[in-house]
Amino acid sequence: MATSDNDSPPVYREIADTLREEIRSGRLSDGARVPGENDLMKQYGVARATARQALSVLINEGIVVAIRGSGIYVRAFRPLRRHGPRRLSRALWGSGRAVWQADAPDGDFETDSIEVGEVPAPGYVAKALGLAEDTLVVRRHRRYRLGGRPMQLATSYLPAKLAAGTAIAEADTGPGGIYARLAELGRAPAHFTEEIRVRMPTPDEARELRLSPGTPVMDVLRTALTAEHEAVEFNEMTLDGSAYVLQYDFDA
Amino acid sequence: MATSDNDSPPVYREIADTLREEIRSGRLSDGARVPGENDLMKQYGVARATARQALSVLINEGIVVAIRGSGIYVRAFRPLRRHGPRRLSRALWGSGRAVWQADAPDGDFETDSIEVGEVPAPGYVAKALGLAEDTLVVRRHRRYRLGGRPMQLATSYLPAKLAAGTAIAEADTGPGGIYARLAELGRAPAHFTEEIRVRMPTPDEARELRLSPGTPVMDVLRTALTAEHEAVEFNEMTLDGSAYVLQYDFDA
DNA sequence: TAGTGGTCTAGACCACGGT
DNA sequence: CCGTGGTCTAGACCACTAT
Repeated sequence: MATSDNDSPPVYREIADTLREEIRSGRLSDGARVPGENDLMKQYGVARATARQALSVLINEGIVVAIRGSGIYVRAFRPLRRHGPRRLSRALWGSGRAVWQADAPDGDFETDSIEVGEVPAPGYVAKALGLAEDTLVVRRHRRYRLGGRPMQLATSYLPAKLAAGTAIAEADTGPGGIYARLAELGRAPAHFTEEIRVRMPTPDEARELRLSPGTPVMDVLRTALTAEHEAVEFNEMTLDGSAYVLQYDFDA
Repeated sequence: MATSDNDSPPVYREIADTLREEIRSGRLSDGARVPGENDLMKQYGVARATARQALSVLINEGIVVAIRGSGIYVRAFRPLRRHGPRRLSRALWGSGRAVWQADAPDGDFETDSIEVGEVPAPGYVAKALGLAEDTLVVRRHRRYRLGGRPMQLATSYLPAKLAAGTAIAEADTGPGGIYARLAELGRAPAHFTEEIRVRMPTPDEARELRLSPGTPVMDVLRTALTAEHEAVEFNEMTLDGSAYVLQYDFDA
């Protein structure tokens, strides 16, 4: 049989569906071993490629992970809650705590691979900051980890006119982070707007965030405005979609 | 050669990387035709399965779509902006417009496959509404389309004690939708909390939303509270990730 | 060393789309 | 009709993990 019966789903889909149901129902729980290629070949009497195709469906859905030389395992989802408004409350960074520390349940968030420099603003950055294209901006790129696990990449841009020569342009921005520094400059952020998109990661992002196949990322684009509605920061974040739940509270 | 040279990426990855760069750079633009299986076999001298594997990488990244009998094409991303706070302002549903109509640029949003009924509250719903598990709730499930294209699935739950026997339990809830009805019952929503997760869709969702492979979805879980902080609605939405950008504005 | 997943070849038949 | 992508078989060699 080169193909399956008329109008019935392809074999690899039926195998994938069966396995998915095993997982969804909890008969195969988090971390449990899933039947591998050889098992499926025997159980269903299919060729190697067909068994692989079935497994690749589940891998691309992000519900199982393949570990080379070992087997296929059910994947868990234990996200971190990132509370939009609360984490950016003035009280927080006013108290010397950096914004991103609010997300950590036990404060073991770390940053690494920090790059700081001045660059001409790309078009969308200039637009967000209300500047002419190619105006100089301070660019801060870093990666955040929690317990060694990479969680997000972030790049923020601030007008060089404002930030150049200040601690904002240093690797270590001091207590309270860049928002505390902006406040000292008389430009305390008062309003924020965050924009969220989902997509599959680029291979570079997948490597930097150590994403397993089938994991989407969230892009969070935040613009910080002063009380006078002057844009003082644009922050472009890429979050591991399997690691975060975002929360926003607001009134009618 | 059964495999590629030592430590170099597999052939299918190199082909995928090349094509991805063609797309990223704009040499292949939105909607353009991408070299197909037969093209890749000739150009790179590889077997069918290898060419397919290269293309499947891009398909799973959501950057190309395969059209049977026709070819492979670069995919476009033109999302709708869904503005969290603004769309739920009291002025809106107070004026007889339903909440979801706020998202449509030209008002041609439609709902279909509406199901309304009373069910025992599942655990997470009961928790969100502050009810005991299995307390009766009114359940409203529907699908939203824009210009014929399915955009999101939504299921809302309201305490049956509140909503049973009212227009809320009807397919057509009347002008202003369920929020206007809640206001008439003296339970106008005053606070909202939205929670956002991202993941790959289930096959059912992919079918209902007509998602092409490689498209993630966003889950938006919203709880509506009265001024007295009584939970009056829990709404579980699943959005086509390629169709939406979410926006939230808030103050420091 | 035995077993696992990862890559690849060389074929085959099918369903669908546009000419 | 021919070319496209979709499914499937039957092999092969490799790299890695666990024992």
